[in-house]
Amino acid sequence: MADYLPTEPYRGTRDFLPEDMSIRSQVFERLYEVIESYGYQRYDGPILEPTEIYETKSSQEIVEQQLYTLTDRGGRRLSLRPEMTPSVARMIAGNVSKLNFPVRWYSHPNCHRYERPQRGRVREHWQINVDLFGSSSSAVEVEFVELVHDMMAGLGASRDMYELRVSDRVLLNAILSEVLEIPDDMLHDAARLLDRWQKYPQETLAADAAEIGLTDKQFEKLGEVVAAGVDVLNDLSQEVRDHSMLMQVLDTGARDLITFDPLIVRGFDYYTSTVFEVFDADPANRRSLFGGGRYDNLIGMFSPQQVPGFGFGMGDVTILDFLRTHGLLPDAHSDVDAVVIATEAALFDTGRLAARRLRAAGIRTTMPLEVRKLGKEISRADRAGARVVIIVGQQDWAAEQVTVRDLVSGDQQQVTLDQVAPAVQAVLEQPAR
RNA sequence: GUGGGUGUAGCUCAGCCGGUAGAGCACCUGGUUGUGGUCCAGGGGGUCGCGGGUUCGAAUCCCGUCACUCACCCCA
Repeated sequence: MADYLPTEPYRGTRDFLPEDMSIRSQVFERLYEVIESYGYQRYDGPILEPTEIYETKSSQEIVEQQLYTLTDRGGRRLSLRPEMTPSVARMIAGNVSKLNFPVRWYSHPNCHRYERPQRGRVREHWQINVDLFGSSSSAVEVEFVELVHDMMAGLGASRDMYELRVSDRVLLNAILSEVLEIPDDMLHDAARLLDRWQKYPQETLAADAAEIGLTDKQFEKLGEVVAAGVDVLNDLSQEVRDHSMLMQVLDTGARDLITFDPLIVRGFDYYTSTVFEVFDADPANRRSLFGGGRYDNLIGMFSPQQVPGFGFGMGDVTILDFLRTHGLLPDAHSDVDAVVIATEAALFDTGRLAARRLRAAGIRTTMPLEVRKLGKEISRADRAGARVVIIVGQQDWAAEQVTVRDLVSGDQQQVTLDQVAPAVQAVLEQPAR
């Protein structure tokens, strides 16, 4: 008894069989369309990167526990990219003198993180990454807010299905240090506490706060800040307001497109101002769908230049969950339009001629590889998703004709080889299905 | 890393007070010679996740292990 190898894909990774691939492609092609309508250009890069580019700016958790790392034959430490932002920063930094800023780029890489799979999270996911480099204007924020809404609309989502929540590291730090008078060395931990605010009961949060070193009074005030929402911003100094990109956005017409939420923190250390996350309104998907923000000095690890950036990543796992939850998943497309069936081996060559005519006309066409009963082949063609079968048989061919059958209506007609492509095209253009 | 649930045919599952495996769907063939989506008949296909234990005998009980899954931790 042989021991067979498992056919399941490696844990946390997925096979995309044609049906799954069709759905995934359709979803992402809609997104490409919207992104490109904003003038973004697509790029790509290597899946392997030097480990160092993740060690300085990504979150500690990712580097220590979630990175797939390897050492090459030359002793270089490499990692499968866990996200695209450091890679694109590297590319921008390396080409800074050639580029015409602002640069609008997007890509669709697969990213890997070693962690336990669960709803909304796997070990390999496909992520649309959209970035803009070279502008410190809050117009960038406005552009991204609009882009996000247009992308969601492109997927068929209405505004009540999701929420775009934003915050700002500048505001957050100001609130924590100016309003709550939390010392600088405790800011990071305090921000993390906010990040967890909604998931835990007050007692747990209070205990954590005490552990961090917050006083009871500070903890109490933290609660008030959360409850206050936008109003908390009134207490901030003018200097802070001037530094905050988000404050400027809140002064524009884009104000109505976002919800200020001080609980939006995000894990990456490289964010410097605006941060945002999009949430599903349906409680089935508790995790944020996607998010991003402003990073004003990510290029800094590669070059002395200062190039501000803004970007976000949108993963396929959460977005497909979202679409499934809201009944917005597209149907899988058929990959074939027509099947040419020769009823006997002697007619294969004739069938091939017909198939070539059809393909030349842009009609996706297959032919059975063995002779079977005609009924079986029609049935297979139907299941394969073909709209039309072309029957090449002795009776018709004696008069130099073949039969074109519409599998939806059942109508059929005899045509010559010259007429095959237009006849099939005419059927394909008819609505049905 | 921690905890819960689940692992039987390609898929969805039944069988689980122990006696050596079933249904529906799917698939293949046929119902004569060139017409599918309905019907009828027949057929192929299973290491019952894996390993060990108890037993005359285990899919069924016990232990271990792995995988999947949900949640936690954390995070996109």
